[in-house]
Amino acid sequence: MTTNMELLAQQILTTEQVAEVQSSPSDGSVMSASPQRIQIISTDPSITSPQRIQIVTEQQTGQKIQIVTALDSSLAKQQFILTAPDASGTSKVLLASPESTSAKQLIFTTADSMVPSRIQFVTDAVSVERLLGKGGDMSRAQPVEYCLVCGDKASGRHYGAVSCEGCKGFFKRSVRKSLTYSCRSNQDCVVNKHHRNRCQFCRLRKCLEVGMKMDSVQSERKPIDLPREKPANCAASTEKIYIRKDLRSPFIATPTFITETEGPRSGLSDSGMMVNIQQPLIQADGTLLLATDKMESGQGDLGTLANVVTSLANLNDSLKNIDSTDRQLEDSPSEITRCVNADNICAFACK
DNA sequence: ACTTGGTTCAAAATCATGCC
DNA sequence: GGGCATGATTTTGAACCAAG
Repeated sequence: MTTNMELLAQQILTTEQVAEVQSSPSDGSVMSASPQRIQIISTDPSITSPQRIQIVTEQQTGQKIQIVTALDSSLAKQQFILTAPDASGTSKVLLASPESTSAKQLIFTTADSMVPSRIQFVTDAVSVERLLGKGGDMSRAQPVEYCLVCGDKASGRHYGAVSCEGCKGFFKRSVRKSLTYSCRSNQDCVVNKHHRNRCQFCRLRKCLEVGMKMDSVQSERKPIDLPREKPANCAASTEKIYIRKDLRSPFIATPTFITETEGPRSGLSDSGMMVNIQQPLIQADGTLLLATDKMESGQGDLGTLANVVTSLANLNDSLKNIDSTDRQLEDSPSEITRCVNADNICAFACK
């Protein structure tokens, strides 16, 4: 095992990029077309050549996450500086191996944060059982599914994607009411359990990215069993539902109901300023990567993988943006744990 | 029995208004 | 105009129901 490193953490922001993981080089390295890279440089001046931590996926199943480190086990603790390519967002990453366990720990801190967050990579079945709070053998452990949108505990598959009750209800309301959202940031907001309500635009976009289908949302049921007029903004069986983006107002996406024969009913429809973002159209800047119909059931795990890896990559920014309330939340014993492969267990526990 | 649609409603969050 | 309190409105999500 060599001592030293270049740690490349790459944000996988879209399912399109996840698909590229499967076609990555044979060594399993994650190489997306337009990666956002975070480089970790050792603060130890004696370390000159870079070490490497790679996040790779199993080529055949796409379900294994392998963390390849090149750490010198003789060192009790190593510290690295996590920065973006422009040297912004400096944070610290401590790599530690607790004596009492075989688990490896990565402790993330920011310069202005006194409260470190921790990601624990568990490599043995006993630790996984402890984290999962379950006794007995692993074969009896029930797989726990997590919302592909926010990572909260899922209640099942809703509208085509594994999701929690919150995202299920949010997606339903958004479609039912044809709600229009805007993003106050750059349409790249973190969507997780704690931040999912901060940006409805990005949450809805994530819902679509992970495969939620708008046409799976049925019309509102009538309270009594009598025929009633079809609501103007409800999707009938013969209609298709599109989200349209107003390019004049780039932070607004408008779900629009369109019949086979008529044009969109949106007031913006005649302006020629909108782009159908449900079609497999990808903007050059990558901000409109929505392909709801391309998500099949087999890609669900990849979506989860994207969620996990994105969360890892976004952690740096998240830590910077955490306010005092959030820090309390992050400090709570919440955890995100997922067994991705029975033979190659990699569980994440964030607290 | 299970899955995945639906609805309901209390709680939380946000917005609007008025007052100092 | 700024800060604060209060009430109104909207949104959220857990719980539960229903159809297949």
